[in-house]
Amino acid sequence: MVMEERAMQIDLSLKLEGQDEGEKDEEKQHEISLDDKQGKLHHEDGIEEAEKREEDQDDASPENLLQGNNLKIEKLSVLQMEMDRMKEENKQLRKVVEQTMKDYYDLQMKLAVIQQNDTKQDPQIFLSLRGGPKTIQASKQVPEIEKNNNNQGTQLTSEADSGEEDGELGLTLSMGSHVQQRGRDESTEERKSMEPINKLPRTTQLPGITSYPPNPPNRKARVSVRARCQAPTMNDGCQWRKYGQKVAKGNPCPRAYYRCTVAPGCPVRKQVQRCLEDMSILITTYEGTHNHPLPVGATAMASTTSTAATFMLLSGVNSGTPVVADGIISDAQTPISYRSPHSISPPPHSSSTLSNIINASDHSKGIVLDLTNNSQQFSFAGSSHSQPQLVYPWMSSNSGHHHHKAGSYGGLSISNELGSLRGVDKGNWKTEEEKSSLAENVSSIASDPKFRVAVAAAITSFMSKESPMAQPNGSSLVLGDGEAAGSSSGSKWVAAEFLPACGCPACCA
DNA sequence: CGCGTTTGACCTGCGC
DNA sequence: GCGCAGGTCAAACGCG
Ligand SMILES: [Zn+2]
Repeated sequence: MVMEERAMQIDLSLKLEGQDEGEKDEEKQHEISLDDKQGKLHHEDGIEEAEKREEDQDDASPENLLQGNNLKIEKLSVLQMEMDRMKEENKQLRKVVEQTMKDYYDLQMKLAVIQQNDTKQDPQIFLSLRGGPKTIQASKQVPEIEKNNNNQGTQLTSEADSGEEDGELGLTLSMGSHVQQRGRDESTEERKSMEPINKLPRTTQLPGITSYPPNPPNRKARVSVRARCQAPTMNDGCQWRKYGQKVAKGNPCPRAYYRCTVAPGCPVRKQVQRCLEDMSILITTYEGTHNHPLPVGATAMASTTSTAATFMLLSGVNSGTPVVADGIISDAQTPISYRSPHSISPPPHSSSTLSNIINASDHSKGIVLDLTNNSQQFSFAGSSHSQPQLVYPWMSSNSGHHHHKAGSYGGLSISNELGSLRGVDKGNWKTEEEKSSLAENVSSIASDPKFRVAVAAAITSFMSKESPMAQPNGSSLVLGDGEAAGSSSGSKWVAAEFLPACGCPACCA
């Protein structure tokens, strides 16, 4: 079954990619032809006007007619040349824009890494990597940890997988290979041997991300994806191996634990659990970043999650953006909403109860990347008009015979998804004060340059990688800052919701 | 037979 | 220190 799924995934991905390329080309041609027509139209208009003027001014003497014709021809040729020139320019500009966006994205990733290193006091570890073992932290570090730390620093960039970070991450590649060379058993042995040293037992088990800095707060970026999907797991383009299952207290739905098996040493894990309130919603939480090239179909999810993580890191622990409205702080530590964001009625549990149910031990804060058009949204300035069409191939679950309907697509808008993150439904914003405070928070977030950067990156990645043809009906991007003000510890979480549809025929028929 | 899943046991962190 | 809950391991099992 799993094998089938994988085959389907790859197949689908390829198809999507192919469609994508074809689509792009078509689009370009279409645009160009449109330009042509418009240009010609304008051109002709101009000629007609000129003719009229000439007719008005000059009463048909042969000489004047000849001169007029010559003039027309000259004008025509000039205009045509200009048109051609403009076309060329247009093409070049297009290329430049594309390249710029790519570079921008890469830079953003690098920046995230840098900031991550800055905020988590990694510089000391980082220095120890190059300078030697005699830094403050180094006394407690074993080489593996340092390596892993370095690797951790590259986590977010690896999904940009351009390989251009060599300069910055000089050791990354070697570390990556080192990680990949290590087998599971070996890493397990390492883990065991390191346990007494570092009190961080999982340190070496996950070579990429689990070497935590000496300070307790582990800031592994986690990205939660919510999708309405009947299938047991979402098709995100990666290969996963289930390594555990647990029934979380309070939630009858078991939580499944998966590990990425695309590459032997890949540190990425994911947890899959049904939403408590709405069993049709699948909550997938990704942790870590792949240390290997991603399958074609997995790049969209990877870029999404990494972008979300980037924004999360960009907003940083220090920002402490006071986006938390009264009454929802208690849920701020809940990384994911296990309740349906659609339910209007108040939650059956109190916030604290819910937190306990969900993840009592997690002291995380998070930003919500909510891709749903069902939620109450606060449109990003300018985004309400243009509605980029998004598609999420990972939504096309494990069945290969999905057919995306062209239809009403959700607009790309950004909204504060605090409620979703904290288990507070939009419908719970009962008072005007709450609403206005939320609106203020949202506007403050939306005006945040970092936020815009992240959104731009997300949009870019979507627009550039996904086919507008294979479009689930209704999706939107929602970004919100779920970080609680004041707290500076714990891992960070990002949650993305893809509620409208997962694309599979089982649930999206 | 190999690979993936299942499932009970074990480990760890956290709150009291 | 103890209990609880989350997370992981690994032997057993199932399937192709
Ligand atoms: Zn991976």
